Amino acid sequence: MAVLPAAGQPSFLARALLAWYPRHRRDLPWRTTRDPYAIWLSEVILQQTRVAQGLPYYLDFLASYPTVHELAAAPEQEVLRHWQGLGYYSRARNMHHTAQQVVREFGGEFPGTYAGLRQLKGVGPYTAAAIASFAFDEAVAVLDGNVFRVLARIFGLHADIAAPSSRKEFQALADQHLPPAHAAEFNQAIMEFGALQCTPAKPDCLFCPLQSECWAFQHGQVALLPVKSKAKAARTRYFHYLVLRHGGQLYLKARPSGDIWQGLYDFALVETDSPELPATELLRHVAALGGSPAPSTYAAEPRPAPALRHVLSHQKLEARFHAVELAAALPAVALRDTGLRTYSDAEIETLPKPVLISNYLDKHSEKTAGA
DNA sequence: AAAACGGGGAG
DNA sequence: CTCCCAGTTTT
Repeated sequence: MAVLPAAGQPSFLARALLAWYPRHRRDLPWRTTRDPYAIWLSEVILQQTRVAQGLPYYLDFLASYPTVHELAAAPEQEVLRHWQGLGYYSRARNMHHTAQQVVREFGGEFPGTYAGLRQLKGVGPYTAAAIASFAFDEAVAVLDGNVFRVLARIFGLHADIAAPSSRKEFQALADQHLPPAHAAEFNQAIMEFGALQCTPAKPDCLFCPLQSECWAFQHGQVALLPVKSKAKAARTRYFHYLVLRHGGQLYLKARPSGDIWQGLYDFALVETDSPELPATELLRHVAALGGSPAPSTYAAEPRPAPALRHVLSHQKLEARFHAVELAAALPAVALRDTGLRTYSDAEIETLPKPVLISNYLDKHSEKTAGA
């Protein structure tokens, strides 16, 4: 069974993974560079994001912002627009902030150590370890979902990987087995092993090189590990969007801080505790903005808008879009209070928007173009 | 320690 | 439907 590595000798785990990795590794663009900027970019994109989803964003970002200098010089709104659809938008805002800090305080050079990297906004324990090992060969073990799973199964650890307190135990084990002279390879190998071989569901134990060393396999508990407590159920929220239009333009606003989609653009929003928003209520909200619906709106209103469901990990959104043509532009006071402003179709295209809004706009313009 | 923070893909 | 994902920040 598992034995502690003798001093100076690679552990059974390191030897197995370093032998497995060259024969199974995927060819991914961030694996052919030592540029800390590119590695940082890839690691932030891949936080809580699958390779298949993040890959096109990585290529687009590197093409748009080849170095930290271009990223630092870009407007935040443009950076968010490139991030659109990836989710967890604070990642993009933090990245932009950090790019400016790296340029301003460090002359465009990333800190070359785990401790230095850890000071950067958006760079936590995982990302700092990844950059430090991949770009600078520092001997620090990464700990991500894959590593948790592999270690839990190999060593039969039953600590809840969702509990922050169990981190120490896993980190100590990972550090123990990290061969100092091959830190980058080991880190890549153990994560790739988790992604391809020791997968969450239906791991390929039959052809696993660690079969005889794996506690979970030997004890028939592969499917039971790792232990992970369940997240609490997502709450449901009811969004009623007032899609106000005047003079061929739509009113949009930036999302405030303290809620989802900070810095992205959507329409005037009425949130309710129940799915329905009666027409009289809807008109009351339009009036509160100083808006008066054009006569044609009244004829269209009796038909309630169908709900669009948008499911996030922590919220279930049920959104209805109420199109309202205004007889006149909104008064300045309403614009000041709400941040609403008219945007042309071309401008809207350049704004960062939640997928929910983007999908609605796509469908809406299709209908217009098709008609 | 717990909650907040997106979105997509697999089974 | 359910579960998972190359996590970090805030409360």
